[in-house]
Amino acid sequence: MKDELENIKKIFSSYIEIGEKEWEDFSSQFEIRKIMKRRVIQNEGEICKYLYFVDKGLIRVFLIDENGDEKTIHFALENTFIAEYQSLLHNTPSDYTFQALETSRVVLISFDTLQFAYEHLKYGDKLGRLLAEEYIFHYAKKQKNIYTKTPFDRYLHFNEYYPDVIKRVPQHYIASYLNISSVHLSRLINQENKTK
Amino acid sequence: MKDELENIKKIFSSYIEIGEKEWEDFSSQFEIRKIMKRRVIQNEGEICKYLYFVDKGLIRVFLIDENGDEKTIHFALENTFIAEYQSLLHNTPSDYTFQALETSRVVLISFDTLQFAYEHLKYGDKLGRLLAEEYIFHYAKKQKNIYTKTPFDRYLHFNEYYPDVIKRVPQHYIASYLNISSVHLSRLINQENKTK
DNA sequence: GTAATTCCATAACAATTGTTATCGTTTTTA
DNA sequence: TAAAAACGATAACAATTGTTATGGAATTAC
Repeated sequence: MKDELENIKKIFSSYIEIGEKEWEDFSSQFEIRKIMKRRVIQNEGEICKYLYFVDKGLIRVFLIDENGDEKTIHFALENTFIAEYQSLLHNTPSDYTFQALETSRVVLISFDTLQFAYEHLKYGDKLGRLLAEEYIFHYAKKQKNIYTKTPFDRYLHFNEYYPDVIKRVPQHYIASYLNISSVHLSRLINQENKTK
Repeated sequence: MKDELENIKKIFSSYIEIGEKEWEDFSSQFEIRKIMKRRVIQNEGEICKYLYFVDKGLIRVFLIDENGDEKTIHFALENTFIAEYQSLLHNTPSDYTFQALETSRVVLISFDTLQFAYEHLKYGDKLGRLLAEEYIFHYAKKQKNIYTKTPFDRYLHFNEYYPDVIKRVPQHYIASYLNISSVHLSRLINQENKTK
């Protein structure tokens, strides 16, 4: 097996039991791609053809708002998956753009390969279910933060849970993720420092 | 089969093939409950023990923010499911409260029954996967609206897609759902009428 | 290595949104 | 049926957040 598939195998194996032969049949269909910094691997308006696994690097997910501005909705770190489910599963144009913020290595799992897994792996559907459930947990947390926290508290929370991202990503992307302007985030951070 | 289970059977059958015997074994574990208007069926802080199917009526889902105020995050109409996945699947305290806004009939599917379905129905895991995927689609749409639309546009969108809810629910719950104050929503609606 | 670009802090001002309070109406409770 | 509570519109004011512009520092491109 390719070294580059070590991480993803580990993660899948934590979800389901997967035999060596099964893994061979499944993973031989994966594609590995290197994405240079700032490059886009999935464009808004196109159909999302893959489930992406970020093996190395950092991918930003954003969409375009009413004014044509980019809104960052997610930072995908190493060892996490990204996809636009709606687009991938229903073959409709994607709202999201995926952009590498660092030179990254990504494992691509096509729609057909996913279907193959669901149908032919012993626990394929279970894997699909667990992946989807993880996604739900993530969305639920985000939603809770948006409804219950002030922007600055969202920032503190983000800082606590993703200290890595704060270090590796320009601040205005964080502001966008928090759904506030970059000026406002700067203001909040520096006002707070003064009162200490 | 009980008449009350017609709707839920139809929905499950649209997701997966399910035999008569399977359905018997599965659905005999369901519980049907009538919830009077304003009653709570699931409380914040408690563990969410069921996947709920709203057969009739209307259930409001809300959580409590930093100031102790209720924030409505969802209105569950007839023929839809609600659950707190995190709480249900990981046996942790729920953030959400489920409250009937109208006298409702709800089908309760316990964690154990769900596990039974995953393990013993021929397409159980597929059913679980498809249910989870529907959830994801819903969250994704909501997230997109929050990031890309102004409050008033969110209101118009909500009005268009859930005209029923607007008619059946007090306005301040809608405001809360849109994540704005009730005064502000009233203002937006009536300002807009003036300029026409 | 230098020029160009990006990034962030800051300021001034504008727009949006929240808060509190009041009042008439509707709905619920007893 | 009468009293109480909930609801929505509105006003006045306060707080939050956005916008535009500027300058210096850091990063990137050539």
